[in-house]
Amino acid sequence: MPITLTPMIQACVLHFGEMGSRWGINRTVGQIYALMVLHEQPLCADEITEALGISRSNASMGLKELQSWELVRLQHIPGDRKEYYSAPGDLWDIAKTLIEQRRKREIDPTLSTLRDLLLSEPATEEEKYAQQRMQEMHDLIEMLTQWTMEIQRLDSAKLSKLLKLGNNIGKVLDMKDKLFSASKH
Amino acid sequence: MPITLTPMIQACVLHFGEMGSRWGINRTVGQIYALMVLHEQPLCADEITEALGISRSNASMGLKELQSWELVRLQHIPGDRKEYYSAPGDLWDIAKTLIEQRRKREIDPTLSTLRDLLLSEPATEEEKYAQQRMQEMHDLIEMLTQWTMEIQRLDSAKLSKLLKLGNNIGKVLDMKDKLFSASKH
DNA sequence: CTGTAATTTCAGTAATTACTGAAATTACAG
DNA sequence: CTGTAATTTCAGTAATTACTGAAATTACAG
Repeated sequence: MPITLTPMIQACVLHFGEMGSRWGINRTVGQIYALMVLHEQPLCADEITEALGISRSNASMGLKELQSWELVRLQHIPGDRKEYYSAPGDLWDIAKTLIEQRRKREIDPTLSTLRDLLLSEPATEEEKYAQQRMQEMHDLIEMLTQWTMEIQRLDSAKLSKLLKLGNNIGKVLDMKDKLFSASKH
Repeated sequence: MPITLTPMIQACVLHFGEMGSRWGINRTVGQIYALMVLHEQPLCADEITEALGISRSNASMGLKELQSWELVRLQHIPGDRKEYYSAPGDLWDIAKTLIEQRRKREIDPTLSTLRDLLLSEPATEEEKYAQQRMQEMHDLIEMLTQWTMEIQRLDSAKLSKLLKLGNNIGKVLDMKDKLFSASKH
């Protein structure tokens, strides 16, 4: 039974395809993943091929890519030799994986490059200035990274509490500020 | 006087070029911006052309792109008809602009697409499930967006306080949790 | 207003990335 | 172990994106 792509689902799949191509991910991979997230049952390569109108080999490559991002779960159905893939049921898990993988691929190499460059002695005034800015970049990126890592530690339940809290994070930070300086004295 | 590209600065410029191409931004634009951030004085198109070994027209296009991201400041030097560009002196300003622009280009269209799709009535069980997931996506993305918007409101000074606070954000959130539930009763 | 330096546009081309179909490999039912 | 279904690899090609150089436009000093 071929999977149905209703106009609504198709629109969503196409949108994430477009968006995917604005990120590092290509259109097809974006489409495959959207399809998978929106579909309750695991999908096999042939179903994807058919639903998206792409070649079998392209589907295979897309699935490999998604595996390298650790965004899909591979599973087998007894009596069927096909491989079935599904996205995690918890969207927050997906988001956490995305954040982590992007950090590994984009942030970590940058931090390590910056650290390396900061080790060399500046020869000129120009280099001195450049190194200052590299130091600032490094510190800022590292701080933001720490921040997201903290947030990633939260589980779905805690997260939805914060969701309900809404946009009062500013107040919370202010509160913390007072508390923190108070506890210091 | 042609601007000097020492090995250290060059290495950094090339690195951000590579990284840029993993994001939506292309290599040249990444290189131009790295060069600009590391350089204290404003740069004109010819200096960029020479320093990066690219064509004059490519430099022009790159600068246009950076202007559309609102990442550069255009200024004129009296008695010189060239246009000079510089990056903001405060890195946090740069980061905030990047975050905001990416939100506009990547997040906002997705949220609005999801909202549209959530308006239609699900015809089948399949669509019902798909819509549930779209709703989850929408809520999660919106929450994370709110969060970053709050953080963006902080100025450099407050930010560096948090930087010193280090990786204790988890504790702060716990603290908030207690306080918040306490103030409710 | 004029002349020219600076910038931008754009058609053509280079470089890169995505995709296909055929062939090779893998892996499982029997 | 065998046969075959499923998957992957990969060379060739299509599609996209980046870049250049020439021509057009802009904008300013005088």
